[in-house]
Amino acid sequence: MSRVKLKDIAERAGVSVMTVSRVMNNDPKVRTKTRAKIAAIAQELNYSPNVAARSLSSSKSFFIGIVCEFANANYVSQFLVGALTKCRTNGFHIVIDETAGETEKALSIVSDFILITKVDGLILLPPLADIPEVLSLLKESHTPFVRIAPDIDLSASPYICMDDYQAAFDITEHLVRTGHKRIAHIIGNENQGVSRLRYQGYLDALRSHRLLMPPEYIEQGEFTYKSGLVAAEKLLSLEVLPDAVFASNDEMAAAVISVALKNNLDVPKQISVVGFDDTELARVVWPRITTIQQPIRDMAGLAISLLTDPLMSFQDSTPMAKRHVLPYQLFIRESSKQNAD
Amino acid sequence: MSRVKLKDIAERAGVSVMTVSRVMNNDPKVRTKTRAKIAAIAQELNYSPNVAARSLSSSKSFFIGIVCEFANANYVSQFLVGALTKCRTNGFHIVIDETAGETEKALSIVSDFILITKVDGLILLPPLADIPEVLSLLKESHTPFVRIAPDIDLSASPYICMDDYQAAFDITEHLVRTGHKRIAHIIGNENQGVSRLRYQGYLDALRSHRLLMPPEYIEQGEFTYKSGLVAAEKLLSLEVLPDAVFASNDEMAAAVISVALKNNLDVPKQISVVGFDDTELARVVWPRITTIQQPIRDMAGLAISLLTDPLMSFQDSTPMAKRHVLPYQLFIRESSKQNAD
DNA sequence: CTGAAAGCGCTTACAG
DNA sequence: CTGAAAGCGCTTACAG
Repeated sequence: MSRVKLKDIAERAGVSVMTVSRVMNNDPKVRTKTRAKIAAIAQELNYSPNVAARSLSSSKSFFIGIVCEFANANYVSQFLVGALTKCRTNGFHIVIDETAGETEKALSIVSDFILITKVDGLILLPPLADIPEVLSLLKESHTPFVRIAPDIDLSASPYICMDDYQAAFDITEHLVRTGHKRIAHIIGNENQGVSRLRYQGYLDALRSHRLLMPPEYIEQGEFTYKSGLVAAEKLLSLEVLPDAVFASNDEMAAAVISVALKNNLDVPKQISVVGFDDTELARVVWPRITTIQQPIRDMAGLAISLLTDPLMSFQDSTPMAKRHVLPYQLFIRESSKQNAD
Repeated sequence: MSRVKLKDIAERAGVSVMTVSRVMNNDPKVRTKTRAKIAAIAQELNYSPNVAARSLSSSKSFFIGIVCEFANANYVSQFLVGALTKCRTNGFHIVIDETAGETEKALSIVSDFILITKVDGLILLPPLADIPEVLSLLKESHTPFVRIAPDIDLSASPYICMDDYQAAFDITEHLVRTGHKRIAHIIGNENQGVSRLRYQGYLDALRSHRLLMPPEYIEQGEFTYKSGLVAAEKLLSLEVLPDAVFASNDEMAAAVISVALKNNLDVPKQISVVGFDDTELARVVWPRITTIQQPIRDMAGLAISLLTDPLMSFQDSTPMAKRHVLPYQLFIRESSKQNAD
């Protein structure tokens, strides 16, 4: 019982191998009826192309490049797992490279990917999804690419994101429903769109419950543990302490917990702390952090599909199909009160 | 300027493509002189095989499987990056799967890798490097595999590790040299070999400086943040406080820092805290943690080489060549005093 | 819109 | 120890 190949489908359909190949590659020059018949047989036989053969004859690389800021960041490692899982079924390789904090390196990495490694597609992870020069280069070279959670020039490429606004709304509402009255917020990095969206979700959730917080309950952070410490020190030395803090990511939430402990506050009895992202940190610290799980692995799988699945037909994606919003999940853990009391 | 292929080398050497192929695949049935000549030309021309062609004709998979406990663990993500980087130059794919904490799943994952995915080689990450059933299965099926930091049956396969004993010795000695007199230790998970080695390194470093710690300065942990909290609570409520704590990993060190802060102790002025591993956590918390960097990326690169590089000749590795010890690095950061005072 | 031919770069299996 | 032939499963380029 050897693997199904083009020839098998061709014989079944009574056409040439060439015609089957055209269907598999979405070549428009096939009669609709023929196409449908072949597609059906391919599906029935559970055909998947032999990548080695395809690569050998087409001189396509079957590489997908992933460009990130730090390859060992938690976000990235989860993304990688999702991408690898998906690639396992479609035969593509992942090539990864990182700017290691030097944003200006992004341009050279991307051009290297295009010229030397000759990737068939590229994925830009935040914050590298928002570098105009990189976007220009990719457009000029006609390299298919997908961005994750981009903030600028949304029509430049297909992109995948989650509804940060609604998630922030939900987690804030969860705090309200569990009896919190004084909910502070630490905003994320100023120049990232998600920070704005999460802040807005927080504000709107409060408003919809007719709650108004004093301005000193809002602190500006930078998505780092350290910035979380600074913000938490301010929030926890206010005259009227908040009874909950919603930090815009888990790192800052972890920092809030550590300052609360230092100030002899019981988490969550005296103060609840919630984060965002569900990174490893959220499960590693104690108490474990109530947070929003981003669908990172699914985002990765979809990104790979968009770039590699011929049925997704990257080329003629209409503006409508460019935006892909994936569902998130609220994870309730020990860092927040479970019931109103 | 197209890529060098077997034919080019064959013409240069005045032999057939077949003979060159044999040399590239380490087939012993080639005259030594011919072999040397061909190898030299291949090197000069910077030949690297076309994986697609090779895979197509040989029906080898060119997949390397990595089995880990949690694919998104920091250790694993760093390992992945190293493995991917290496694979980029040799054309292998990485297939990853995780037991997600169910150790008994390891056996089915490994057999799936062997039977269905048909990997050409396998890498076992700790703690999965020490499951006797898995080792038996791999030996029976003659699947080449490499283990990372194994603890049992060291002759079963080539393995890669670092000198945990010496690293623990060094970081303890660093604490002594920077003026610490009362150095506590939190031991790692009881059933992992590295915990023993690190503990022993700590003890011997103290002894070599003629220091003796009271028994209550030694706590048993489990490599988790939570176990670090428990241990730290005990250590920091002793009558005579330690002036330094060496935790057997970064997670527990982070926990010590947080308890110290809670107890209004200044880190590092009143108490220094050092960890082990240099995971992301060590750089994310504040103060950042002085720790030992494991050469994880290099371990990954070497593991891939051992499995894929024909020159490494996996098959006839002598017992001597089975053990590969890679160098580590001591990273001094803000969680420990820099000078004796 | 469809097909016959040639070839991608390697390896397997067979001769010698 | 070495080589000539055939083929892996697909695609490119050319015909019709």
